[in-house]
Amino acid sequence: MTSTRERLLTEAERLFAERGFYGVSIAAVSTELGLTKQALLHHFGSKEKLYAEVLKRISARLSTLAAPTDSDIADPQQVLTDYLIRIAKNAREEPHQMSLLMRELLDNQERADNVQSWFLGSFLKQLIQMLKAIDHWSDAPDHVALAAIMQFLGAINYYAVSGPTLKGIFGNDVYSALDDQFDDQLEQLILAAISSRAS
Amino acid sequence: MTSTRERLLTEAERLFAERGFYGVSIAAVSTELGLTKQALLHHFGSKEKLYAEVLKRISARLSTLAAPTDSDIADPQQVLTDYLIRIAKNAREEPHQMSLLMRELLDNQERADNVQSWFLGSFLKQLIQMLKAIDHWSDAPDHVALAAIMQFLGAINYYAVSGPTLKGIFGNDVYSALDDQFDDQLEQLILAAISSRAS
DNA sequence: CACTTTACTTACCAAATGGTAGGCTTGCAA
DNA sequence: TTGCAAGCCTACCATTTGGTAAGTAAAGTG
Repeated sequence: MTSTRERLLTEAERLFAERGFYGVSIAAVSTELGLTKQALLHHFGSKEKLYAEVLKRISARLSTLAAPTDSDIADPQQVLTDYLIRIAKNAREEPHQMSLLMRELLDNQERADNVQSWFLGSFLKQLIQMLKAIDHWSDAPDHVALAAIMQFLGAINYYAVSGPTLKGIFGNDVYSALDDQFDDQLEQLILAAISSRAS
Repeated sequence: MTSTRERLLTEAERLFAERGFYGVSIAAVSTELGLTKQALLHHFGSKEKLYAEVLKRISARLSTLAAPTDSDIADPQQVLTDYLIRIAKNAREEPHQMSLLMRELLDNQERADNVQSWFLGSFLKQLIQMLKAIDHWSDAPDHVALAAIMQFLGAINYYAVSGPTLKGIFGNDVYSALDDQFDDQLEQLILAAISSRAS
């Protein structure tokens, strides 16, 4: 028995991920739950604010995925790898979140005035810190670390997000096989990239 | 002195890349050139058809980037790497194209009925063939090759596309430094991933 | 010269958009 | 019991949307 507000957020997240901000009307979101758009406006005030709330929720969920921060003992490389793998897994299970994240990066170029960028910012900065916690990365300048992070996220998201499209192009068999072995391949990629930096 | 049609396509490409299909009205495209939307409708018939034309043009341009096919002599690994680097470079110079390609992968999940998927399909299949031309990849099943390709494209596009957003978050200095060394890092990533497959 | 085609225009239109205003009902606090 | 806030609805509105219809000026084309 989740609250109406929460159900609206969930539905909005799905639709925004599928069609983008401009492709979804507030009426579409609310009627999906058997409500009128005024119910939605009552809860969120405006479409923009609804969108902001959706992003905020995703941000919170992504933070949850971060490791239990036993970082004193743990191998930093493993911490980062685990986190990335967990993000990848989550991306597979909840593709909407990653779709929206992708769209955010695409759209933000012009709707940059809003609060939304900070949330991506803290997410990226967290990953950079994780990477620089690894021995031979500690002296890497921010931009080098960022480039590496971008490559990881790119691989993860690009795959997770385009899954359904690929299914259409290559057929179900190839796709499900692809799905099975992607984690392994991703881990290899991460390890290769991490260790590729000679100090 | 390019034709009106061509100028409309260019403008539409830019706007679609920036705001997505639903975020752009045909009026917005045409008035940007001092025309009415009926001028646009005269040339393309409908918004959907305009969008299809834009995609077609991008597809053609991407094919142009493929190597001069001296593949008899050339090292297949180098052929693929060069192509990917060239795509990455192009993505930097003409970010609109890659932005749109990304959006295509995002949107296609639901607007999959249209012709658009084939164009992505042939593009991806071409890359797979290139990869499988490499010795120890020749026996790789399609889905394994596809996963590798997705990782490359993911890294390339994710970076190219989110450039402006990153500039906003991390500042101009970090971003331009990032830009300078991304090619190198990308090449390293490609080499690492290609050679990571033990036959 | 008459003609058709091309490249546009103005004038419309029905539908959908985000949002305001104001009402109704339910539950809860004073 | 009164009051009042939460959660929703109907009614309405200005604007924008993609698209049709019909016309016009210019440029080929027979």
